[in-house]
Amino acid sequence: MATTQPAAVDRPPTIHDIAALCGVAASTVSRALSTPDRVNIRTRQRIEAAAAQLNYIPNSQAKALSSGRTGAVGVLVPDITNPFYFDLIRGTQLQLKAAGYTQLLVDTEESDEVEASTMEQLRKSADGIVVAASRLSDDALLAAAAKMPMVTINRDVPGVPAVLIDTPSATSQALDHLISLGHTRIAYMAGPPTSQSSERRWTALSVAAEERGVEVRRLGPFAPKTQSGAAAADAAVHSGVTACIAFNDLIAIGMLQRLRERGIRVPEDMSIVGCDDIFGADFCNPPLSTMASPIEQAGRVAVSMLLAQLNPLAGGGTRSRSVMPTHLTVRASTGPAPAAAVATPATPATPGLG
Amino acid sequence: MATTQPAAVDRPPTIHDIAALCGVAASTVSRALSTPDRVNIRTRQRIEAAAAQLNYIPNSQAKALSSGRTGAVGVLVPDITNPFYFDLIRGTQLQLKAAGYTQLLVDTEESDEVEASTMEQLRKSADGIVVAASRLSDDALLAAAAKMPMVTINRDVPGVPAVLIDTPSATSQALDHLISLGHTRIAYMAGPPTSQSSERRWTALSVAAEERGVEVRRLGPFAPKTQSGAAAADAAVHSGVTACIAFNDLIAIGMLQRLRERGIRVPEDMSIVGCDDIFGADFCNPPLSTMASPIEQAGRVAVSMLLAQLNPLAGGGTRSRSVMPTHLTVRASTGPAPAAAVATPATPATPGLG
DNA sequence: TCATCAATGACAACCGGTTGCCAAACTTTG
DNA sequence: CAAAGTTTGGCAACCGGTTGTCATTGATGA
Repeated sequence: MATTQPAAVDRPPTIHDIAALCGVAASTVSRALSTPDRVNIRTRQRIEAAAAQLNYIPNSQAKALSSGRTGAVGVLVPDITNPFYFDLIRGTQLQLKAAGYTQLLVDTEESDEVEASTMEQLRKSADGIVVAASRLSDDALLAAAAKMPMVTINRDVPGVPAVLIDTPSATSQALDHLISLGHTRIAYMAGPPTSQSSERRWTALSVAAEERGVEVRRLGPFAPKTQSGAAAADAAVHSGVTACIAFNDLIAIGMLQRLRERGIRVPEDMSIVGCDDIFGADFCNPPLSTMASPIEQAGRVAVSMLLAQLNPLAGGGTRSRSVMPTHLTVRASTGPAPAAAVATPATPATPGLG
Repeated sequence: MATTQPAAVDRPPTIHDIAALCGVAASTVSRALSTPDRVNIRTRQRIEAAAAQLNYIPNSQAKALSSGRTGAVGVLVPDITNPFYFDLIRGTQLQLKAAGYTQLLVDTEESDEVEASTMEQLRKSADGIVVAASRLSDDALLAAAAKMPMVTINRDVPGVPAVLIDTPSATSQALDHLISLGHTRIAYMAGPPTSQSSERRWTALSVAAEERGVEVRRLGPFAPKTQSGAAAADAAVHSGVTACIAFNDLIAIGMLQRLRERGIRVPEDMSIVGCDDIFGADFCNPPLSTMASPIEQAGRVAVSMLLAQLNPLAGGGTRSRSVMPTHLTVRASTGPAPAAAVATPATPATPGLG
């Protein structure tokens, strides 16, 4: 009675339990479950039945250790609480789950060091990673990509597969929109210095502005948080522009709040365009005109590209670059440029009363 | 020359590499790194130096397989895109990282089946789980908690450690607030039928309403999405109430939008109270009065309780229940009850004119 | 009917650590 | 100086699978 039980009462069943139950070797069970063709169909059926009966679930740790593949993919985002990443995360999660992978989500806290150390750790526990809005240098990113399969989102480094969100072209659309409303002095409220997408957007914007003969000045940098919006709003007002294109909706919404506090009307006195169309952009006050893009789809595409890289079985050259379309969604935060505004709003008191 | 290299060029170093470099057995290396006292200090230092030199990083998979502990904790939320969970997730992430654990975040898609199967899978790959707003039955939850360490958030099941957010008492505060503004006919816009916190809130609300002699009716259920707010708003208007307490801010914000569309002013014609104080509650139009609670702290506390359960080393009885305080934040979506409203809006005709 | 070959399934090594057990070496005590 | 006690570190089994190798089996062809 004191001998070992064939199957311990509470311990999850292993292939050895199945093997014992069927009277075959454990390796046969392994093959029956992972390489069905290598095993007699009758044996296989017996094994499958036993597995079902025992409610067998393979141990992913053990599988990872022996096969080298973990069945997990790391997803790195700079800030989980930034609504922009919600849909992205949901997109990656959906696509990964559909492919039977587990998502390891990590908030890198907008820090390149955290990002780098996370990558190093993930190198063992994930088959690949999706990196959104990396804060790493091009070189560091390239080096990391050499060590493990990687797809970046919104970060263009030659040699590293990427999903790019075409905000530069949307930025031109936004500029045209503002020009058509009569604005001629416009500001770009820049994002963090380490954000490549902020740079790309600014480049596109200044080129487009030159082509169209309007003045666009760059203000900032501003942290991508609503709190930074106050400083951004003050800077915009002080610079005398009548319209702003913000790095993202967080900054834009923060500006909306600050302008309201200061009694500056949007869009009558100042027009604001955001970017990303995050949760909240449609119900803030006034609802925000913004550049929208299919973020969830971007997440899904990034995962697809990564998985294609991991399992090169199916034909079709692995795409290494994918650009997501973007469009301008006009709501109520943009309107005609103030008529007399050119000579008054920001600096009038001082010279006017002198 | 063809013999095996002491350390293969590109493969991450293992304890065997360290052992070879120091001329000791692999087990000694293992002990030196995990049980330093079991090893001579000089040997240990040599090993530590070699480990540093090789840039050794332990393989968490292998460690998990042999020790049984994975160093990971699963965090299950019903909907990643619900802003309520952002701060919660950030709280768990911070606390877990501080303790050297990895967070496995899973979106259970508001489905009890996904939740159950996720738990089963996590049983192998995580040391414990934090379950927010579980959709499972009490029995299922209790059974799951017997199989692996678990802490729930916002779910009170005897025998399962939990962090509870004291929204019932905040609900009473909200009720008092509305009463003090002159409201006497109030609606509770209920959440999903499977949400226990919705039930708890309703119970507290109806008891408080009875004590205070006001009428509170229950409407719904409504899915916790802004889209449901439209139906909720219509139901509220039709029922003739002058104030609503919504299950959460998502529904409340949706109501705000719908009421605006229908030309019903908030708070002049209708007062709205939300719950959770999510991202957006402060900048929607009008800014939402809502019940706020320290969500991030709730996440941290949940993780602390779970870790205490996993490592019962340090003294101090493990708390099995923790209640987070909640308070009402009054913004602009609540105001005095409409003066004549008592006799007019929805059902006045029938009794009033009879 | 015998040789050839493909299909099948068992054995054992291996992934990278952890840990129980034991022997050698060293320290302390009588 | 010997006996007893304490460190210290090595051996080997083990966690739960995967996979290379090989013997056995049955079917096919000559």
